[in-house]
Amino acid sequence: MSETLDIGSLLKHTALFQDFDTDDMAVLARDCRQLRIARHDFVFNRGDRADGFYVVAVGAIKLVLPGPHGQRKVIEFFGPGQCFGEPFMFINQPYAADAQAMEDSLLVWIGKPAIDAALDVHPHLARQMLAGLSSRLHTLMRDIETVKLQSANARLVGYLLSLPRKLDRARFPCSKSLVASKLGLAPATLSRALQQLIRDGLILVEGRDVVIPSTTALQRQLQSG
Amino acid sequence: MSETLDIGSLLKHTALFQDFDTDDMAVLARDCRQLRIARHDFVFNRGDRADGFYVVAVGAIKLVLPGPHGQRKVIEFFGPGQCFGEPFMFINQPYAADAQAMEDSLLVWIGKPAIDAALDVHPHLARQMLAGLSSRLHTLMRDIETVKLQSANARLVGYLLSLPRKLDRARFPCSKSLVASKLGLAPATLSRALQQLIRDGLILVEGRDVVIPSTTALQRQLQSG
DNA sequence: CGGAGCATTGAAGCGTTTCAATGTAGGTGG
DNA sequence: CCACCTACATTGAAACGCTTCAATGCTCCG
Repeated sequence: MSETLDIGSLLKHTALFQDFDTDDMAVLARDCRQLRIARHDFVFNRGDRADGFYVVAVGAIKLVLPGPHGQRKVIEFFGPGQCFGEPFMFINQPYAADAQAMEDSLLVWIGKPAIDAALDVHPHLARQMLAGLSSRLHTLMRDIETVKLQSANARLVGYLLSLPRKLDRARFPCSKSLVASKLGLAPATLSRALQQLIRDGLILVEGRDVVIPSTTALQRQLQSG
Repeated sequence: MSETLDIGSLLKHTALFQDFDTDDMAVLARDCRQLRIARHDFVFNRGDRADGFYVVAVGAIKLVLPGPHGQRKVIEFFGPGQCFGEPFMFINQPYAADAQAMEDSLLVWIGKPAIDAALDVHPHLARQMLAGLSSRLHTLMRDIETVKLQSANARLVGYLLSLPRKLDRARFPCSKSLVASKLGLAPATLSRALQQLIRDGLILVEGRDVVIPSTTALQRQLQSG
């Protein structure tokens, strides 16, 4: 009882289930599980059956694609309120990537039957999920553009500009190696690209923080570089 | 009247609207338009308002992302029965790519209000669209893997193996330059990769046709190359 | 203080792109 | 029916950008 209530309160704060009332939530919660995942542990591995999906309550998850020669490429990061794994569930195929916790995390697992039932009753949920998938499709399209059409420096600049900013200060959400992987770069290349921008007086780097004195100056780099 | 009937019969053959009855279809058709697009003409351009989406009745459409220096990268091809443009519609953002006809094509345009209404009534439609988007998300993830983690030869081999085959014969769906763009390669590189496979005795190329004597021999290339 | 993990830097190597020249095929008009 | 033209494909040589490897530096935490 306290378990299901708990799951309900976790999910109520996500965009997906905002319009669910207590009854809806109780039904849904029957087919949910809470999961605690320690930093560096895997939520699922490529090849596992995708008979449900996950919502992040607290923590941070990365989706990683293993390449043929042991390289790994980060595809997406997920934070609180976001869900992941549904694309595999919806097409009834095993996961094609690994999901790994970047921090100690608390997740809610939702079974496919529960979502199927909820979709029948809540057209709004369907629209939310359609919008969510669309948005990620959109992002991935931009990522392909980034990876193939832009130089390392341009990729970095684009990424820096996309980062949430407080005043003139942005912050990497994780280690630079992981950022590099997300951008499809070798860590060494990211490091060199950062140095380049520093030399050009466009940014300052202090650990995980990045100071951007002039956004417009950075944006100019995108056209010219 | 003949117009709406016509649209109905075009849509009935797509996976998306298979379970629509005549009444449903009549309602939907009110907010649809037929479009004829000549080869090389654009269906929409990056930046256009996405207040609907498209279903291919006959023909072939490519989705192309323009890069900063005039390069262009093909993201997806769409053939009869497939739909495109919905991801932009669902997130209420302008198109981020160009859609261009590779052949003379016949399309059906469906307005957002019509789909919104249909989603309320047909949970099954929602599931179909969720599955469609999921599948494309999946494909794009593989494309990113391909583009970043695999060599030109491996990319080509993977693509050849994914092509529909009659006996030992496959066929490029379009010019080699476009295939190259889809694979994220320069046309010259694709040409060299093909020659390489021919030299290794793994394929024969006759114009747009590719003969694959041994699928398994090709697959072995994937692991080793 | 010491160690582990991540970041930086340099030098070398590799794969892909670019450019330009040549080759080939399909379609048109003389 | 042949000659031509345009678009696409091939091939070579050179250059570029990123990766790799390895050594060094830094920083946080036990």
